[in-house]
Amino acid sequence: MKRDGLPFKNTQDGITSIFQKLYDHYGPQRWWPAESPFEVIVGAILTQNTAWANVEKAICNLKQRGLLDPVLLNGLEPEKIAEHIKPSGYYNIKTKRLKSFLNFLFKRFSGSLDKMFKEELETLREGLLNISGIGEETADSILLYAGGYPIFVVDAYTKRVFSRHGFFKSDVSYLDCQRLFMDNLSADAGLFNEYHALIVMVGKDFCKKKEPVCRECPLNVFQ
DNA sequence: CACCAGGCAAGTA
DNA sequence: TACTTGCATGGT
Repeated sequence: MKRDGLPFKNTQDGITSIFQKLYDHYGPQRWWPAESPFEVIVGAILTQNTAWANVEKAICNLKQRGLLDPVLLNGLEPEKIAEHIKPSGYYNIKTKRLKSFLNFLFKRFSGSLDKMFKEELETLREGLLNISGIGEETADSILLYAGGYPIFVVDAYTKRVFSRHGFFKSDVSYLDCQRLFMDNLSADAGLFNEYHALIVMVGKDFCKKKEPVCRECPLNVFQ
C-alpha cells in the first residue's frame, strides 16, 4: 500500500481497522432489508442503478398483492409485473431480468431457492452470471444476502470510497476490488454482510459522486 | 432546473 | 479489448 502518512501498518491493518471504525460509528446494519431470500433477490435486481427508496415502493406493490413468491411471479404476465415495479425505474428491462432469473430457478432447481442455495459458491456464481441481467454485483448480493455465502459485494460506493483513500484507482476492476477485501479479511459471511452495508452508509453520507474527494467522515483517520 | 441512485447488456470501433 | 449508449422513476 503506497499511501504516505496513513496510520496503517499495512493493507490488512487498514481494511480491518476501517471496518472497526465504521462499525463503531454506525453500529450493526443487519442487511439485507427484506423478509425472505426471494425478496432479497427481487430487491437486488430492482436496485440496479436505482435509489433504494424507489425499490421499496416497487417491493411494497408486489408484497401487498402477495406476489413476492417465485411461483406466483413466474405465472404473472410481463405487463403486470412491469406495472407493479414501475416506481423502481427501467421497469421493462427489469421485468425481463426477473423473468430471466425465474426461468433459471425453475429450469435448474424446479423453482426451489433451497435447492439453488445448496450449490457450491463458485458453481452458483457462474450460473447466476450466466443469466442475462445479473452481473457481478447482483450475483454477489444474491449469494451473500440471500444465500449466506462468504462473498464480498462491491458496488460504486466501495470503489469510490476506497479509491479516494488510495487503496486503488477509481477504475479498478470488480474482481481486483473484491480481492482487496477478501484477501485481507477472514471468509466470514457475517463480516462481509456488515462491511458492505457500512460502506454504503458512509458513502451515502460522505462520499458523493459530485465532490472531488470525501468530506470529513468516520473513515477520515487519514489526517 | 440538473443531477443522481446499492448496474447491466448491447452496440460500435 | 475498450468505450459509449439506452434503460426510467422519483428524490434533492
